[in-house]
Amino acid sequence: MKPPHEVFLEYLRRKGLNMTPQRAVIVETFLATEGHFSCDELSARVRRADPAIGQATVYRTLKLLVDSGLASHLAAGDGPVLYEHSYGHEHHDHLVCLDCGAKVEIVDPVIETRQEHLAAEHGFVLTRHSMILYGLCPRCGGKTGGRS
Amino acid sequence: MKPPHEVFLEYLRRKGLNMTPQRAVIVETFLATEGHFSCDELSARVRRADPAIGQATVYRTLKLLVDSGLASHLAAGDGPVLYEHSYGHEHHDHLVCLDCGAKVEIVDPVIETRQEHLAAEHGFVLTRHSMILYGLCPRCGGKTGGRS
DNA sequence: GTGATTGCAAACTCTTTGCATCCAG
DNA sequence: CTGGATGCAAAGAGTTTGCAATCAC
Repeated sequence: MKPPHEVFLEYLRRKGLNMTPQRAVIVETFLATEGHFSCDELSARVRRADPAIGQATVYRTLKLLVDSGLASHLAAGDGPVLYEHSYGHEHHDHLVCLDCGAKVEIVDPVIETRQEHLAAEHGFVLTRHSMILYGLCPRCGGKTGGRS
Repeated sequence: MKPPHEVFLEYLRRKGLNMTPQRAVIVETFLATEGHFSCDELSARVRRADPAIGQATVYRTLKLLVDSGLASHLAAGDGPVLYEHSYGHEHHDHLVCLDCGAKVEIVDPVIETRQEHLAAEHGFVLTRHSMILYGLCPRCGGKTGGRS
């Protein structure tokens, strides 16, 4: 499996776009950041490496990252869009705690299959999907966390 | 099954809120509007009935409608939040065409069951979920719509 | 060189909110 | 009366974009 940097370079080449120092810093920062984060959060980290890089560039580069397949985004309701790594990561959906915001990644082949089936039933060709389950995590009142 | 107006009135009573002419117009307009629509679209229709009603009031009332169980909202990616009727309607998810925006409502008991199961597996108590499948509808390039 | 890229700030979309006035119960 | 409701306009959050200067190839 190619290293992600290379995937991104190839993507740029394919699209006739250029590599720039800013993009290099943003991609590197992106790759070094785990979990779910907003563009703003990534921006803050990027600025730590190079304070001269503007927000707009981070927004623009994050879009390229998604397009290149390195990142995917998660529209979790109200706040800003969250990004996460997707290259080399199995597709997954999310289970989100309404109270503390904890996010658990979930995978279910049965659901994936049904989704394809449902789409096909309606003559749709499925591109992607978003599934988010909202509830209360064990700590915030879930099954094993009831207050005594 | 109680008429929706009554459900709303009871909701207001329960919450110690008042019925007002504006709310009456908005609720009536909401009930008379089928499909998926944004607050802005509803506002336009409301203004046709009474031009003096402000946007803010529509936003505020739509929130009450969701809370009362008459409406539910659908965050379909980028644009504004869309609302739809939920009182007396079976729960459903959505299949959205990325090209023309067509929305098809889908129901799948298998998925619902798996969702509950997944949540339970992680000790979560499920409150609600959002599942949107994106793809191309038959007309826009789906299965039966390939251009010759 | 030439077209892509950047930073900045302004624009934009959608939604919420402060506030003075007004209304329902 | 009194607390809730309204309309307005301003504020807000998040994101995009126009533009002149700059850079990659």
